[in-house]
Amino acid sequence: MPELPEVQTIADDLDQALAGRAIEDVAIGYPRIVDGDAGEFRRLLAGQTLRGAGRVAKWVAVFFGPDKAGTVMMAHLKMTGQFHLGPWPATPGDFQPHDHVAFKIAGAPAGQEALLYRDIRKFGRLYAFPEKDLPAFKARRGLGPDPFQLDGEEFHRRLTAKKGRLKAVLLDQAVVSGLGNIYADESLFAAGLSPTAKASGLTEAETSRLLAKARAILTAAIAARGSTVNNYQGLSGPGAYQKQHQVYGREGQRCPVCGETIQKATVAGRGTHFCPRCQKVKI
DNA sequence: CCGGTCACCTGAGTGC
DNA sequence: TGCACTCAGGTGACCG
Repeated sequence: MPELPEVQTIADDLDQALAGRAIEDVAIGYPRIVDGDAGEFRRLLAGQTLRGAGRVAKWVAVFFGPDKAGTVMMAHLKMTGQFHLGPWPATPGDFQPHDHVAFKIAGAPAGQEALLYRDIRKFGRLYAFPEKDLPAFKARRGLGPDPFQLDGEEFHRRLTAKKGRLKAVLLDQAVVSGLGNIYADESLFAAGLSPTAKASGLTEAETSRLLAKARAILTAAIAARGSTVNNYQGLSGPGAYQKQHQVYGREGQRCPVCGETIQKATVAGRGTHFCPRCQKVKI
């Protein structure tokens, strides 16, 4: 599901809709979604004021309480996690299917008084801890800078230091964070680079082109509120960037640049879409 | 260090 | 219709 543009959209939506609102209570319908002890999670967040929300790599960061001295909730949505607004589940039996955690919002309109975490596949996790521990959390998770947080020189250094194939290296969140299967394929196509190329053999010109294309694609995808392939949506509906995909999900169709048939193969364990002519792919 | 495979879960699509 | 099987925006553990 969510990669950088989708997570950014969700974080922006949460910030816009809920900054300054008090969270009166927290209910947990499926404890495994929450890291550690569910009671401790609830105790950390219930009664706090939601200060704002942002994105860290593919994580949604929600800040509570006083600036710098408050609590942060870090949410990783994995494949099917999403946030939406709905009725507060007064008892565990009142949770709607696939809703697992609820945050009761003070002063919200009827039927919208809860922020709900929904996750069909239940791969996602919510973590709550003091905000001062955020740097350590990021370090422990091995989260590298995203494509907007490094320059061409640093990007080149990071990619070429790895021995693996280019697609695998782009998906490595320690090297560069935020790209997932869709935007890795789209960026490689736009840059005319093969997913199976050795990352260590890339030239300055190639890594520079790749970074520029990745940034442009991510920026356009954020403007379109992300890509909805199956069931992703922000707080208010699906994204539209899937309409602009050039290769992802288009196997068997013609390359929009050269007319060659788009192929799909497994690279780095993931379905990988490419134009064999534009990207000079050798499988 | 690297690649491959499975695990975590559920649902949608396909082919028989 | 039903059933078996594959695949899916991600990562993390384990094995060779």
